[in-house]
Amino acid sequence: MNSEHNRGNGTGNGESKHHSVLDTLGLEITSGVLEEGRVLTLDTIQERFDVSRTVARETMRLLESKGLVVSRRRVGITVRPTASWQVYDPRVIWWRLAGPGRDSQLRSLTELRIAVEPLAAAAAARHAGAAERARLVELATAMRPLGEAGRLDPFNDLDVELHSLVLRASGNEMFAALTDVVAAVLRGRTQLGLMPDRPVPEALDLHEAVALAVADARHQDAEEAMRLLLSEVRDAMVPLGAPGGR
Amino acid sequence: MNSEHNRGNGTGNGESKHHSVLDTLGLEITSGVLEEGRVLTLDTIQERFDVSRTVARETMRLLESKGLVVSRRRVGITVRPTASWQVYDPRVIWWRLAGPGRDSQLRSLTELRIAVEPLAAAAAARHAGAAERARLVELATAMRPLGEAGRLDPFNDLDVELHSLVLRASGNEMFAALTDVVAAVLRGRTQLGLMPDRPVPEALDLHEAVALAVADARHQDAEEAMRLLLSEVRDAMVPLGAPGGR
DNA sequence: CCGCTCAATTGGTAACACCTTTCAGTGAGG
DNA sequence: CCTCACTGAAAGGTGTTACCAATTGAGCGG
Repeated sequence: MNSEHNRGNGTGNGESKHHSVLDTLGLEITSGVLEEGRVLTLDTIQERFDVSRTVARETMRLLESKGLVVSRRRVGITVRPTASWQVYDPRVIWWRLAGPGRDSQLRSLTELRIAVEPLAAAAAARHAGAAERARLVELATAMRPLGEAGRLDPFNDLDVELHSLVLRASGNEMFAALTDVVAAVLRGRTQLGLMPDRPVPEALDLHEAVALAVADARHQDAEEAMRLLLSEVRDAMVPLGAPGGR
Repeated sequence: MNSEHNRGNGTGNGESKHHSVLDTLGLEITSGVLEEGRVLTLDTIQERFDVSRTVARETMRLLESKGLVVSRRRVGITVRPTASWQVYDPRVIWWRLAGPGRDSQLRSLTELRIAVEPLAAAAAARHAGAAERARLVELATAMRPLGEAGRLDPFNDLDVELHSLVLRASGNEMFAALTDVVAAVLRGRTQLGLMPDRPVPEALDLHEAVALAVADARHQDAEEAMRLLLSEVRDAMVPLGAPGGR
């Protein structure tokens, strides 16, 4: 439970010192163990992780650039409130998904997906290359038997690839930059058991509909199919008490 | 050699050394002056900016965490391709908006707005507090006379506040985190002369419609009005390559 | 063609001077 | 006795230098 730092021991040499202390601190802050207003100092970081001042400082700088802390003279390194975190930073997302706030994080990211992916599908229908269109159809058709057989893991892999491909093929870098996020959401959802035992048939149909619409450059259809697919996704998530009801 | 620190420079004392070198390097990379594959070393950075190794290193770490460079032993600090940049990092966005790619950046961000803001409006219609609803209506009604008079700057200020408020009131932190981006887009658009001399009447109507729908908790209407408003925005953008300069 | 050595460059440590900011203590005045 | 302003010292980040270790690409020699 206590984090012993594997210093110099054979296996885990690779990751630079920064990485381990950054991850530890990042996790502790995002998970609330180090709550807002808590003050650290470089000295305590040095001592706690047994690293040099340089490493402590560079780590602090990284945390600061992610909005997790602020460093001020004479006072130290203060943990900042949630509102100032850089929530699009991949590492921040990762930390939050790994911590206790995972569920709510998954929900806000899903809402983001609902916003972005339909437009990305429409854009992909306009801009995708021939190979990408073909691959999409291939993926969607391959998903059906896996889904019907309830083989969730390989199904999930294809699902991730399909959604990532749509985002990348959209031609908008802001959309494309969300591939990792979407992948994390999709993976996290199954790992967390938020998925039904096997995908509902509509989901299979809709994946196919999206792929075909993109392949045929029917951008309006692609957008609508993706929208339906995602509202399906939202409804399938375990409720948090929201009536929903579109 | 002898370090006469130019520390006493009158005006710009505040910003730490990092800031200036980080901004310079960040701008040069995002603008393409330092193209992909270009290799820097800590020594050259030290020399060029007359800073210590510590500052050079910490700056490099920041650039690395933004995906702009990668640092490897024996080889140096290599500029990474556009695809690996953290395009949601506020500073990266800022650099790109300040550089020659401003126009295309503005376009991809606008597409992101089109995706996100309608959903944010719908969410705001559900979750906003009473004060927020009132403020929205207030803003929208105040915008009309300014718009009709062609007073673009104050109009723009209210516009920024309205859109920011919607995003914040949505209750989704991923949406809320885009306020700065949206503000930058709105401001950049007028500064760049991409706006018509005075807002079209439909825009004024739609702002009001959004505000009223949110205030009345009509989430479907709010979403639709925001969608119309943004498609208006997209259509109003001067097509690629148009001369700016108002 | 392969392996060896060398040198370049980052990774990491240590010690230091300096500057800013805070806070406690002190004294005067009400 | 209480309050407020000043003052001075300490705390802690900022920035610098020097140094060694680890890594690895490149050239050289067999």
